[in-house]
Amino acid sequence: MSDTSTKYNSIEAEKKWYQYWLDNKLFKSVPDEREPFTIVIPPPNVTGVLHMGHIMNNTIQDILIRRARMQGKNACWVPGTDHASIATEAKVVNKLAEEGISKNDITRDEFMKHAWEWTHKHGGIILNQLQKIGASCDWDRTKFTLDEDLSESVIKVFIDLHKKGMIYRGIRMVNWDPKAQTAVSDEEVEYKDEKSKLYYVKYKIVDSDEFLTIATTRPETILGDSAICVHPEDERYKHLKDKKVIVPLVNREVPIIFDDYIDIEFGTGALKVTPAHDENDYMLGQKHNLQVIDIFNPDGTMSKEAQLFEGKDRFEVRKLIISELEKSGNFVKMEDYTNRVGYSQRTQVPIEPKLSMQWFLKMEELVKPALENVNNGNIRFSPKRFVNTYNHWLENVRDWNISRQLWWGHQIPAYYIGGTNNFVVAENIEKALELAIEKTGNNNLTINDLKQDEDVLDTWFSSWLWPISVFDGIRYPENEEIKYYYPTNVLATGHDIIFFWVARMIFAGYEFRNERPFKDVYFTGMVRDEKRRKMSKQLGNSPDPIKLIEKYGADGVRFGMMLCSPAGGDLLYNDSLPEQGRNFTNKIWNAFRLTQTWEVDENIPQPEHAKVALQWFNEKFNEQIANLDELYDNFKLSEALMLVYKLFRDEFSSWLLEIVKPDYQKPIDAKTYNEVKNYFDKLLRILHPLMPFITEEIWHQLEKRKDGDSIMIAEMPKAQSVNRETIAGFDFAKEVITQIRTIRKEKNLSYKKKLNLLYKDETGGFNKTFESVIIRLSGIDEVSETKEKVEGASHFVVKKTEFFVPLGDLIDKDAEIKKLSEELKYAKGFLNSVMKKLSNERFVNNAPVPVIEKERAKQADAEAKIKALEEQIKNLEA
RNA sequence: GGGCGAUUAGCUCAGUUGGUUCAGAGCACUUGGUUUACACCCAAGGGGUCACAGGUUCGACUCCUGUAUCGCCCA
Repeated sequence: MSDTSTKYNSIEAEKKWYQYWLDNKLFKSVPDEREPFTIVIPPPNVTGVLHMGHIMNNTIQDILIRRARMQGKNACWVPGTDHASIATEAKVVNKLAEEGISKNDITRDEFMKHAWEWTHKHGGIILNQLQKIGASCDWDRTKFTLDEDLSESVIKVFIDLHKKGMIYRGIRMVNWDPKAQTAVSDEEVEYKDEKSKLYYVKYKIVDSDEFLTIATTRPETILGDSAICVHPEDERYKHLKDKKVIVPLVNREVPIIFDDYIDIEFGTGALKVTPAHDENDYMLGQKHNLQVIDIFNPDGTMSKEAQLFEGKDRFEVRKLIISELEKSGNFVKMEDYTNRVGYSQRTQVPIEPKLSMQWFLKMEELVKPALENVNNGNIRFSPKRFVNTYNHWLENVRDWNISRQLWWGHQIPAYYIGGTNNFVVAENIEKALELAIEKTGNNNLTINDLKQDEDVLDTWFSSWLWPISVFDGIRYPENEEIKYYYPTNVLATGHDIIFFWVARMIFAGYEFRNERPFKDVYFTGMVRDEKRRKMSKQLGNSPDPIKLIEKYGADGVRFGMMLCSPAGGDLLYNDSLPEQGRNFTNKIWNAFRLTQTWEVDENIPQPEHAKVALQWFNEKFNEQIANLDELYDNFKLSEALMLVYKLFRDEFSSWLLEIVKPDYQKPIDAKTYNEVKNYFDKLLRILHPLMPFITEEIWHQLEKRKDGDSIMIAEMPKAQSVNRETIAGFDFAKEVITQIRTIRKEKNLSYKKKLNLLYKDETGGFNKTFESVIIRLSGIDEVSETKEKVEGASHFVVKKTEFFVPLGDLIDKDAEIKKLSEELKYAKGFLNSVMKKLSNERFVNNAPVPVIEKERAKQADAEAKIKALEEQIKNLEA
């Protein structure tokens, strides 16, 4: 990189240093005697690509892991991906369809071959992209949920839980995704409000001329009706006891049942009951012993059972059946209606409630330690309020449907014996045969009599083990790695997967290791666009992160994401964010360039202003380090970033460097130079977790480093005691300087015009330590004390000290009086409010002593200021 | 329908266990500036009755109650 460039070139530096880190194995972690600091990545979909949410989430993890590493901990960040069964299988099915191949025409093995090909071709792209933002993962540890070791862990867990009686198989109403043709869990259904119609249809009562009218949003399910239900107290229908009605079109006779489940107010107070296609209807069906008629095929078309419209899609039939009902005279009317429709999160098609045989995991026991240890603080959520959400879900949780009617994933290790529903659970077919023989007592059974369950396990049934399985702690619970790295320290993830993943990892942690999986959970917000919309491919409102990195640099993008990402809150993305980050990298670069241009002279003494400024900066730096530690400890990362930003930009660049920088073409003394370099180094260290690349680049230019050395493993500055008096003294000087600058601006005085400064200090409040700094930064020739008011001077007060800047003819008396009068008015108002408090007996009696003392001090300051202002105004008026 | 959370400067957000002339930060805005590190910059400024209405208190942006609007989760 060119030393003279005023612009920092991020592309070159980022490529160079990432490779350097890899070459020197700086991300690598092996267990040793140091304290471990572990993070497991929330595994992205293996065939996914990077989006803004990943950038934010992984930047956070990288910041935490880099900081821990520099604090001397053995930092280990485990990367990896999950197999995302529904999403990936859908992609493979689509690809095959394009080639004219239907999934139904090929065997499971053939399909799996295609799926693995797809995975090898598209998999892992996302991990390479993560390297572009500087992710310091231990890549040698990269895991995939379908790796052999992880798969074995999943199967082992299934078998163990089955043995414990926690896994069962049963017919249940599930959320059926007709496009993916699988059941999905309750958590994978998104409900949307939808404008639809409420249809009124009348059913003829058997042996009567009367009709009974029902209201429904789903007229197509009429074909599966097996009862009409009314409320037992409903006067309108009491006379229909023991009657039957005729289901229109199919002319089936079904009973009228009475149940107080019915809402009398809704519709007509009469409900058609379709036990096969509605959760509540199913419940009614069980209670009243009704027939179950499944009128849909798995793909959402009408089945043979429906008798009509066979093979036609459910939504098409909704329209067709209305005209049929009109023809038959059963249709009454239709009304606009808004209802909630469940959509599959994966395929975005409406969910069809469907009865089917599924595998379930009992939640009752798993929930207990998970609730307890989050509520007693063993596991800490940031922000805390997510504990409420978590509790609410766990207290109402239902058993977890863990089977999916797919091929891509872990096939359920259950083997059915001889075509019956009798099964055994085992890790392989040989073992299954032994168990089957044992179970049936039939020694003649062979492998050919066994058939493995076709279904696979929910992907979350493998990722819930992630913090354990990446260290092989399921198969080998006593291995060194799991004992060293587990429990992990922090999990950083989006709050949208608190149930899918976070809660279930906590279940797994206590179930399989009797220990929390992590100490802290940091929930990130969602990245949205400026209109508060979620970033999505469909909307095309998500920028390409890789392009952003090319444009603003990885450091700039990281900075931009962190600048405005309060935990758990939404981040409204906007290009100005990475732009600010880019600008800041440039600022750092130029501050560095400045120090490089200095010619160092060993023989000149250190000027007073440099000496005291460096003393001040030392205190300021230490003060801020303590604050920074606290912010990090509480996961206030945006604020930590802002603190470092201000410390570098305002305190270091605008104050310190401006004070110590030598006059044009003059050399700098060696002592000052070395101290500045030392602080630069320290600042780079606290910046490094946030902006890893530029800090490494400058760190290496700042000084000749040993081969393989890196700021990544340099020691993080530690908090030290702070002399607050020095800081207060400098703050005083800052205020004086600002006042003088304001005077210059008001009077249009060039910086080159030297001014004099006089002060009247009766209380000794002016700490003269930083007098030389005032002289240097405000273009003052001479500072001197005065006992009297100064004529023809601009006047201001800092604390209890009066300052005068003689301006001769430039003074506009009237303007000056006006300005001072305004200040006086404010000061009097201030004093008034203070006095009001101090004269309130109840305040003086009730308020704590320090608060009262503070008020007294305010009173004294205000009185002094008022006196000075009044005198000055009188002087001017005279 | 149930739950959670929000409402503070034009925008995005801080504001710790209530102490008040400390309502704050960043960006944006205004004015001035080729003081040779940086215009991806520097300096100096303007800007908010802290959603609304009550209450508790010597004192409320901060605690309580209610209202309105919005967001998220769950049914």
